[in-house]
Amino acid sequence: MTQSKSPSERRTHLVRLAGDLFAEKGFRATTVREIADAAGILSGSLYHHFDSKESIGDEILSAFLDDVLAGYRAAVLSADDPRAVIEQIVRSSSATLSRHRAALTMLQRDWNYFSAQPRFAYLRTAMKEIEQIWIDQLERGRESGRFRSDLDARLAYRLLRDILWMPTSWRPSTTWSPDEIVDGLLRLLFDGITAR
Amino acid sequence: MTQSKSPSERRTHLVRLAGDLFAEKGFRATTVREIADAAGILSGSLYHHFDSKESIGDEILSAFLDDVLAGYRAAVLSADDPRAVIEQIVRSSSATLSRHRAALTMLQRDWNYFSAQPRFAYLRTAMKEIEQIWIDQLERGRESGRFRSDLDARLAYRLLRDILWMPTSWRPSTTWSPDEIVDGLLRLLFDGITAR
Amino acid sequence: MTQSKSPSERRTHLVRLAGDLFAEKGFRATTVREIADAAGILSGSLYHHFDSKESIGDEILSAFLDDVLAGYRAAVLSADDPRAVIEQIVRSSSATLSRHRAALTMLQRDWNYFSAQPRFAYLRTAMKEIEQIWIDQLERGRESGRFRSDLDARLAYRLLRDILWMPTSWRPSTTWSPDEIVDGLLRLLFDGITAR
Amino acid sequence: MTQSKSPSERRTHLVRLAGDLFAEKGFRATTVREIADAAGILSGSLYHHFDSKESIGDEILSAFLDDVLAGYRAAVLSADDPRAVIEQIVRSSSATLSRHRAALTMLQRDWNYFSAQPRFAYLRTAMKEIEQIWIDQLERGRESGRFRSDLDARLAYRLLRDILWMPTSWRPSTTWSPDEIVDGLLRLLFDGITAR
DNA sequence: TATGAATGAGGGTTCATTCAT
DNA sequence: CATGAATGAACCCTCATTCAT
Repeated sequence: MTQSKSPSERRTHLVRLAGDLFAEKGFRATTVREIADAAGILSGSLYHHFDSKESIGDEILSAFLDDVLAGYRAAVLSADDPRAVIEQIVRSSSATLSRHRAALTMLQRDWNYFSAQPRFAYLRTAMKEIEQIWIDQLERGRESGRFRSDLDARLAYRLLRDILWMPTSWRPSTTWSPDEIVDGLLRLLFDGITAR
Repeated sequence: MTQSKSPSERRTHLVRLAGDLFAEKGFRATTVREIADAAGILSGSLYHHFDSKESIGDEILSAFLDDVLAGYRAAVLSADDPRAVIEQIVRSSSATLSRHRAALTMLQRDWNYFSAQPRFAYLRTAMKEIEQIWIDQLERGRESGRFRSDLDARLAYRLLRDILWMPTSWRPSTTWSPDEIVDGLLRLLFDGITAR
Repeated sequence: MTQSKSPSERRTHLVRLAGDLFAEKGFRATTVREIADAAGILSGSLYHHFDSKESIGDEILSAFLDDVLAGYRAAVLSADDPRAVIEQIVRSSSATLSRHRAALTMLQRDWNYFSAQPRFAYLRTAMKEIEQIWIDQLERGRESGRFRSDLDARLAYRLLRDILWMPTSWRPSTTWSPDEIVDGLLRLLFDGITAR
Repeated sequence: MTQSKSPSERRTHLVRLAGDLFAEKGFRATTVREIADAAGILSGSLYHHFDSKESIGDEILSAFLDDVLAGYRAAVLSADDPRAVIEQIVRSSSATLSRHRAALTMLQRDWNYFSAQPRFAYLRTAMKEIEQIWIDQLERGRESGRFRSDLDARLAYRLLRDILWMPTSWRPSTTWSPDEIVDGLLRLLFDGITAR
C-alpha cells in the first residue's frame, strides 16, 4: 500500500540527496562516493538506480527547467501589462527557485560543462526561451512608455535574470525570508535605490 | 624575441596564460597540463616556476583583491556623497575587473574551494572589507535621505556587488562596450527600470 | 502458454537464451544482466535457477562434450577404414556442432578462462580423448598406406579439428548450407585444392 | 647517443610487454594493471605513454595489418601462377605471423569488440583486401584448371585463412618449427591427406 | 630550465552475486 | 519465482606532483 510510487521513491530520495550536495559544492566537485556516503550505501550501488552521474544531473536540471518554463509561460498569459508579467515572473520564480537550489547552483557553476554536451542540449533551448520572454516584456514595456526609453532590453535581461537567480546560490540564509528577498528585488528592479 | 627576458617576465607570462584558462573554464576545471600545453612546455616543467597550481591561483587572486581594495579605498576618500562614492566604485571596478577576468571567474566558480583553505584566508578578509564599504555607503545614503528609507543595506549590497561582478563571467562579448555596461548598470542601480 | 511448464523447461529455456548470447559475444563478454534481459527478468532472479554464471556455462559445455564424444565413439565403432571413420566423424560433427554453437564459441574464445578452473577439468579430459581418436585414425591410415606417409598426425589433428570446428564461429550465414560446408571440408581435407 | 630512438624505446618496450599479455590472455581479459605490473610501474603511469588501453591495441593491430598486407601485395606481384602466389603468401605469412602473435590472438578473440568501434574501422577494410586477394588467386587457379573445378573460392578462403592464422594461437610450442608447420600446411592445402 | 618517467590518490563505472520481502 | 536494493572487488582513467637527467 505504501509501496513504490512511480519513480520508486528510493530513487527520488537519492536524487534529493545528490541535489543537496550539488547545491553545496557544484556538480563536478561532488563525487559519486560522496553521494553514496550520504545515502549510506556504496558508490557502485548508485548505479542500480542511475546509469551515470550525469543522468542524476539530467533529472535535476530538466525538472528545474520544466518548472521554470511553466512559470514563465503562465506569467505571460496571466496579464497584458509587461510590468505585471515581470512581477509575476519574479514572484513565481521565487517559489520555483527555492525548490530547485541544486539546479541553480549547477547551472551557475558548471554551465560550461553541461552546455558542451549533446545530452544537455535542452539547456540551451530552454535558456533561449527564457531570454525571449524577458526581452519581449522589456521591449513591450519600453515601447508602451511604461519602462525607460533608453532601456537596453538584452542588457537588462542579463542583469535581471542573474539578479533573480542569484540569491539561491547564497548559502541557505535565515537573514531574509524568500518574500523579503523578492520584495527587495522588485523594488530595486523597478525603482532603483534612489529615493523619490 | 619571445625568449629570455628577465626571468620574472616568463613567470608573468605563464600566470597570464594560466589566468586566461582559469577565466574560461574555472580554476579547478583547468589542468596543469592544459596550462603547460598553452605555454608549449611539459606539465612537470611548470614546477620550476611555481610550487603548485594553487600558488598560481594565489598570485592571480591576491593581485586582484589588492587592486579592488585600492579602488574602493580611493573611492571612499574621493567624495563625501554616498551616491558619488558608489558611482566611483562602480566606475573604478569596471576598469579593475576587466584586468582581472580570471580572478573573478575563479572567485565565482570556485569560491568554496578557495575559501576553505587557510592559505586563502585573505579572501574572506578582503571580502569583508568590501562588504563593509558598500554597507557604510548604503546606510549613509539612506540615513541622509539620499536613498530610499526602506533600503536593506545588506541585501542591496549582495545584489549590487553581484551585479557589478557579473558581466565579467559573460563570454567576451562585442555587443556592449565596458562603458555601456557600466552606464546601464548605474541607471538600473539608481533608478530602476521604470520610466519617470 | 509460455508459462508454467515443468520447472525444468523454464531452466532449459534460460540456458538456451544464455547460449545464444554466449555464441554471439563469448562467455565472458556476456553479462548476466544481458541474459536476464533476454529472459525478461531481473538479473538477480537468474540465481533462483542457477547458482552462478559459470554453472550455466557448465551445463552448455558438458552437454556439448557428451554429444561430441558420443559421436566420435560411435564413428570409431562404425567402420574399420580410417578414412571412413574420419568421414563419419566429420559428418556427425556437422550435426552436433550446429546444435552447440554456443559451446564452440565459448571454447574457442574463453578456453583459457575455463581450462584454468578445476570445475572445468573435464574439458581437458574430453579434449584429450578427442585428440587421441583423431591421432589413432590418422596414424592407422598412414600405416596402412591410405594416407600420405609423411603425415604428421599431431599436426594434422590440430589443423583438422580446428578446421572442423571453425565454421561455427562464422556469423550465422545463409551463403552455405551445413551440408555444403561439410562436403567442401571433406574434399579439401582428403584431396587438397589441387586438380588431379 | 644511445638515447631515445623515434617512438621512445620505452614506449616500444611497453607495447611489447602488453602484446605478450594480449597474446596469452586476449585483449579484453588483460587489465592495464597487469601490463603495468609486467613493466614494474603503476597502472596510471601507463597513461604517460598511451592515452588509453585501446591505443596500445591500435598500435599492435595496425602494425600487424600493415605487415600482412605488404606481404600479400608482394606475393601477388612475385608470380603469375596462382599456386606460386598462394605458396608465397603462406611462406610470407609464416614469418609475419610469428612476429605478431599478439595481434592474431586479439583478432581471433576480440574481433567483435574491435570491429564494432569506429576507431578500428581499418580492420574491416584490411580484412576485405586480404579476402579479395585470396579469392582472386583461388578463382584464377580454378579457371586455369590448376585447382579443382568444383572449388568454392569463398568457402576455401575462409578455411585456408583460418588454418593459416591458427597455429599462432597455439601456445608457443617446441614440437614443430615454423618451417615444419608451413610445409605441413602447404601439403595439406594443396594435396589433402590422401596418399596418391 | 626543461624533459621524460613515474607516483599515488582518487574519479566514474561495471558486474557477479546476495538477500529480505 | 521474482523484485529491488545492495555489496565488494575490480576496472579504465585522470591529475597534481616529484625527481633524476
